[in-house]
Amino acid sequence: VGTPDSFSRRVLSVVRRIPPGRVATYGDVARLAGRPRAFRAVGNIMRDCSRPEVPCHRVVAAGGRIGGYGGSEGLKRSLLAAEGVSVVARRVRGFDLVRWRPESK
DNA sequence: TAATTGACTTCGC
DNA sequence: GGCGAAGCCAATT
Repeated sequence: VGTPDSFSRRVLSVVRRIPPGRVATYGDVARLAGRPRAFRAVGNIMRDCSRPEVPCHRVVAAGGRIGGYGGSEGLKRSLLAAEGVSVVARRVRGFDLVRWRPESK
């Protein structure tokens, strides 16, 4: 992370806390990071995602849509599928069930 | 410092 | 279901 800003670090921190088999939306991550309306900036930070310890692939768009992944959505789908998250037609199946919640740990 | 850029979201057609 | 426009935020140029 070339720019150790508070926000970016918080975002990465949140994403890192997402357990396997669960996913979070950009909005959720932004909210947990303290900026509920910064989902766009979150995406910006994720794009940089040069950290193996940060499961950026577990961050999906609202409504259970896959979103993007450095141009390879297919890879993201594979990674999610490998963790037990079924993706159909660019959408997460049982999105409400796999969506990560801080309290659900 | 100002302008531009997105892995976004939501609403309308 | 797909396409477009407006709104919001941080990072980058």
